[in-house]
Amino acid sequence: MVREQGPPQHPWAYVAVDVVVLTIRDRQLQVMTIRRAIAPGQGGPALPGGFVRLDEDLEAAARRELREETGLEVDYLEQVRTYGAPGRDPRARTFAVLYLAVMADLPDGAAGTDASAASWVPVDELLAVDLPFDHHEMLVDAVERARSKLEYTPIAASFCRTAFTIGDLRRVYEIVWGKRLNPANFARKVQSVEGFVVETGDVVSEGRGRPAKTFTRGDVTRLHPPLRR
Amino acid sequence: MVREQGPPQHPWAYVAVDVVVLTIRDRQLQVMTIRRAIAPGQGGPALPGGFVRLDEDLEAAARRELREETGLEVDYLEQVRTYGAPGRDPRARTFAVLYLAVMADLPDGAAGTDASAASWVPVDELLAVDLPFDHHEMLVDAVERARSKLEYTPIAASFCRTAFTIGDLRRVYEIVWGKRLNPANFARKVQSVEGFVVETGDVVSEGRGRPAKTFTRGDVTRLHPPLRR
DNA sequence: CAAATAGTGTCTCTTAGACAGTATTAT
DNA sequence: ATAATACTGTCTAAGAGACACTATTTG
Repeated sequence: MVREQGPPQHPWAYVAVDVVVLTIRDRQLQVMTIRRAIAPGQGGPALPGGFVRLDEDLEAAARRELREETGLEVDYLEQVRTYGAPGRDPRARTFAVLYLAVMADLPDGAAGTDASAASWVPVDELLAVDLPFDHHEMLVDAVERARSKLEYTPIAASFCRTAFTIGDLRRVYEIVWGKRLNPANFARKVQSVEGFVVETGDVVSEGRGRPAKTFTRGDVTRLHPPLRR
Repeated sequence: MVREQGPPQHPWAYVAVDVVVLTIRDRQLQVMTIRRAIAPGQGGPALPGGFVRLDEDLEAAARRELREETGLEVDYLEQVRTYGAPGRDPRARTFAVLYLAVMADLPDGAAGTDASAASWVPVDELLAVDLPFDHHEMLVDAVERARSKLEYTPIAASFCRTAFTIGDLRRVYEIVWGKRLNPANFARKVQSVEGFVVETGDVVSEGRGRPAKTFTRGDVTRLHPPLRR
């Protein structure tokens, strides 16, 4: 019963947070990357992240690192999983708590001081590149989490700006799920889920086609019935 | 960019695993507890758990601690969430990775060497007791995870022995969800989900009533369509 | 005009759930 | 026999998805 002996004689480790920030840009699912200044993976892309401070909660650490490394303030942040394989960081015993963040496609530099080393990359492209630590697995896990959360939470609205059309929302689902959805059935479904979207009363014209009503996100945290993939 | 400076000058911490082991005993959802030998919570119940070794993966640590503290070998083990609020352990900065485990109702002492300080407690009862650290929140989170996993994974079978009846399986759902289910509709539903259960060809008579066919778990990892709560 | 997008109407097929009824056991 | 559990049959209502059609815009 190891724990009963108290901590001082126990092994200690470094604890880091890493963040997969997703958005939709140019009709693609993209992820925020930073350029690594040191080995491993020096000069290459990696997920933003860093060590948790002693006086700081995990989620606060994720937000702080994101702000420091990319200048981003995200709309949605959720813990995904913790990685702790003994050799995952060749330098020292390090655990990494992974967060998934979602944000709307804001104009570059809308926020961001240290944006020089930070850039958006399409998820498929980043998955084809060699990434340090277990960032590849993290990206796969976070994207899969996002995909399944679209089914039963209103997370899709976090990919959109404050006011959005049903078409905007549908494109989120189509791009994240990689699958075409029937516009008519999708619109009916979304509006039948109590509290998912709230009509603003405005309409917007986005290029060609009939102008669309706009909506803001409602107040539910779970969709029932869910939208099936 | 803190991470870029390398670990040595960064804050370190202790990393523990805690495990919520669930089973169904006496028609109740029960959780495995140990008796704490030291403060905080000395003499009271707590979740089994302990510090992760340097050369050990998280899941291996969870299995080892469980074996050492309770003698149990579980059927199903899944990471739930990591807790890292600064003051959560008054002794030192400690992060805890929570695991959910599920097992069948085996006879007491079927396994177990150190079973003296370990005992099953109904979940509702443990939730009403003062628990050390954030074990209360952990228990709530793990039980909620189990509840939702019943919907879309075959985890219910892990509460049953190798061979089980549809009635056994239904009682798992009823007890974990705290809700009566229609036996006829449940049986039809379960057997219509491809790969959830496989008929053995045997029948068993359990007390009164018509003997029931027995089944073993199938090979799917996700149920589609899901069983709705 | 055509093309593109938004939105409505409606039909069909599947499924969830209610519930009645039959089968087989213990007491 | 009665109670309890297993299992089957059947009806109804709701939801998913296909698809035709109307509405309103740009070029």
